[in-house]
Amino acid sequence: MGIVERKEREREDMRRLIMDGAKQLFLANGFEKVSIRNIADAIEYSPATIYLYYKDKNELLFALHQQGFIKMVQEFRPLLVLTDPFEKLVQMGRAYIRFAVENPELFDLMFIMTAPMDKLDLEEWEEGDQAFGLLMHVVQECIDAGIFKQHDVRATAMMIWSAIHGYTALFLRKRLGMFPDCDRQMIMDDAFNLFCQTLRHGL
Amino acid sequence: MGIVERKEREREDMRRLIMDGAKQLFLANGFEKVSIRNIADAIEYSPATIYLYYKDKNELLFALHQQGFIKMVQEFRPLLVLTDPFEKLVQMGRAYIRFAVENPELFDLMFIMTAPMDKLDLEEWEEGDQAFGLLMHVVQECIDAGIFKQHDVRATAMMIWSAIHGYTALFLRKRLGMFPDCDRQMIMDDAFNLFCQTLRHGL
DNA sequence: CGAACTTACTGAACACTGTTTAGTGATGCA
DNA sequence: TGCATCACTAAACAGTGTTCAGTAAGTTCG
Repeated sequence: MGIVERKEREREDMRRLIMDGAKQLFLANGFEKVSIRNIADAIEYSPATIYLYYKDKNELLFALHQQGFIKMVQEFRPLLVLTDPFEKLVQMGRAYIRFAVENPELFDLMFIMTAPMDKLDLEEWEEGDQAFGLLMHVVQECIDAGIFKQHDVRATAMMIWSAIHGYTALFLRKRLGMFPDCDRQMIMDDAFNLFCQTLRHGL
Repeated sequence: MGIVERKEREREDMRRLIMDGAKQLFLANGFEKVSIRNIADAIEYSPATIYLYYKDKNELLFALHQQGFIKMVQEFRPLLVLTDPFEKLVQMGRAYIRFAVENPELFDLMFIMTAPMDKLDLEEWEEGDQAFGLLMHVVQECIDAGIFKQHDVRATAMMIWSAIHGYTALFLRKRLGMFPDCDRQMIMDDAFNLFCQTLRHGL
């Protein structure tokens, strides 16, 4: 009797329905401005129903957080065919920044907001591991190719990630107000290129 | 008759009383967990009174935001006596990170949270300018001393700030879960040192 | 001095928020 | 058919930022 299977399918459908509704609202209006009641309205259920499928709002955020990593890694994957490892690294940096600019809310959730991180805390973090592993792999290729000196791969990858992340985080959180609007984009690009250049030849 | 002066003084006192109460609660419990009612309780006034002195909660946050910059610049100032400009730069980086670790809530407010930035938006941002100006000054010294090549000072300073900021932002927002607890501190230090080294000699 | 005006302050309300619980009506199984 | 299980919800709880009418002092002036 396929009843339990059907129920399970229906449950999965319902989770998806909630998730999709939540995603739409979150990405359109920002996470702060979307309430459980908003989501409930959008999918035409009562707010309490959402709690039968997700423990709380943070669990909803965390599910989206996971999806974000899958999406980002997908955008990285095409770059892996590039042969020059340094070029690969530079393009990954650009892809990271592009992802942040094109999906600001998702990026926020993935790398800035604290809420979703309360959901994994000390456990394993597969998605984060995978994305960082990708970066480490490329860095290792750069070392193997003699482009980078033989420093610790993790520390090197960490340093590069930090630099690119800082750049995007400051931009997204509107901390570049000291630059005139017209110059901002140029300074940002210059800073990124300068960083890439510095990796090869120092400042 | 000094009545209007006294009133003005009393108003200033009241603003300080609110600010001090708010600061204590904010820095102790985090910004999200402190309500206007909490602050009102702490200073033994009604919540509505706070609105007679500050337009809204964000204005309170912004005032603290400003104080944070003053405090940070004060911690930078002693470093300016150092003679080696590169050493000065490295120590400023360390000071930035130290400030973030020792004042996580304040740092958050200054560089990560969006709330206080809604309060200045397009206007001039004196405090930010001053802090960034300090960095630019040291970078210029490095260029003048022939330590750095003659790139655009703003872009160079921006690149360096980004790198250091990324490092601290990822740490504060708990995005380093992929590293085992025991290694984390070491990787962070290695990454920082590696960045400093890279500035001089490339990676 | 006493009346009138001004000011500082507050209780109570408004419109929200996330979350829990008791209860309802449909579905599945004996 | 009757009982149990299930999905679902209305209503409530405790909290949030914020506003507003009303009160009780302080100040000014005739």
